[in-house]
Amino acid sequence: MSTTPISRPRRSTYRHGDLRNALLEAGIALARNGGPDAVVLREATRQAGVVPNAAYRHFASREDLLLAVRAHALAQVARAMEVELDKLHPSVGALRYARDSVRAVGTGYLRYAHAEPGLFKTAFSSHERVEADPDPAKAGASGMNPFQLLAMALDRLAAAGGLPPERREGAEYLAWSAVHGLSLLICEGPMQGLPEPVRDVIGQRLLDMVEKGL
Amino acid sequence: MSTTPISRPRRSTYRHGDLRNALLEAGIALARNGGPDAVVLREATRQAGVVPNAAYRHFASREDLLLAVRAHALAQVARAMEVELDKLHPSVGALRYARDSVRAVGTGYLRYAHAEPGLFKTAFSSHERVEADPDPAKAGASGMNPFQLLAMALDRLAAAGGLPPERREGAEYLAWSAVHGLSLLICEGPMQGLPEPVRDVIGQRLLDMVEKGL
DNA sequence: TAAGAAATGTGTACACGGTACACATAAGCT
DNA sequence: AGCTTATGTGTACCGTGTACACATTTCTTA
Repeated sequence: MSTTPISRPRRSTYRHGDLRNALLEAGIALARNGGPDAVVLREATRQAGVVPNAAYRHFASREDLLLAVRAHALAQVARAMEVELDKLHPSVGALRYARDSVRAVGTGYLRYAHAEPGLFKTAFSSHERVEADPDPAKAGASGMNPFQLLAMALDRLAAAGGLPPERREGAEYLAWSAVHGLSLLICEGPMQGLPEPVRDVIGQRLLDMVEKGL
Repeated sequence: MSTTPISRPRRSTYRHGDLRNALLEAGIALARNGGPDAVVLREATRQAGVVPNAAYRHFASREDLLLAVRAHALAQVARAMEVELDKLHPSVGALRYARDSVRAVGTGYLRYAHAEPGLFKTAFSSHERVEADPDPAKAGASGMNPFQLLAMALDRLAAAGGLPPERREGAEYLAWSAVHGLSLLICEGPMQGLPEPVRDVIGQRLLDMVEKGL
């Protein structure tokens, strides 16, 4: 398959210079097309032009590299949400703005799942909890990670009277469940092949359901 | 680790007699604790007492074995739904019965995800579409697979007037998304450790949301 | 019923992946 | 200059999926 079966001396210096980063970038590229399982240590080192074991100077294990890729993916999800949130104007009124905020968070999530299915799956393939994780590597420009952005939107909704206080607790999990479930159906389930507009319609219907049912 | 490092002659006959089944059972056991990734061909053959390559007389590949395990898991999901459906009595009135049917389907799904997380993950780890799959190996006692049971419950709801006809189409995907998302949060996500009653409460709240929002 | 065909298990072998361990080389500090 | 530390290399081992040839048993069919 490869035109260069053996191509060790891809650089003159003994040191790589930026290996950790190169491995991370390679890992991200692998995850992008192929999802978490495609993140293969040896392949990342190949792309970086080093010997397999060199990776262990920067990552404790394959799992550790995957975690770094995952953090990057989570940050991108957060950024996708922020893009949608930034489209809104508070001037439409508190309640409307709050509802739109929840929708924006969901729309960003769904859009990212559709645009980057491999990275999306990687972001949520771990059992690690992101809810209260302060790691800025998993956050967007706002400093909040996807879960925190959702919580913020729901707080906004509760404050605006769009969500009775007694139903505020745990509402994250209800909204997250719905949107996450659809995202999976979209990026690896039966809704993979659907054209974008159709998916967007279903996505908005799902958000209608959440808004009405929350 | 193993007390019998090499234990080839676990039987006297050259033929195993029921190898396909033995491999399937082993695969199911592996999936039960460990999920899809734990379904390892060589381990299954070890448990069956045959040489690794013997598996290829019955399964084209590891993937093929996994598919068989998956069919079994899907059938169990269907059966879990049927258990919940069988608890209902149509005498409560058509609309109430229809609503309860949708809830029963969701409850069965959630219960199974909680009771058998490994098999649950295996059931839905494939990209294969189950919607119109007539394979009886994936169905419950009723002959319907999980998706078909959901569709039936939604039909019932629409017939009873609990779901406007214009919102019937695609409703499967909305309900499925919500329940599937929560199932994942329960069986491999942040809600793993929660005690059963708490999870049941959240599950019922989620079904409330679906019922109200559909 | 004997012989050939088909089914099923075995042995050997290879490539790929993760990773441990010892060694080499370079960079930084004293 | 010499020591320490960081980083890349070489060699090696084990586990996994799977191809290919061979052995053994069962089934078919003449």
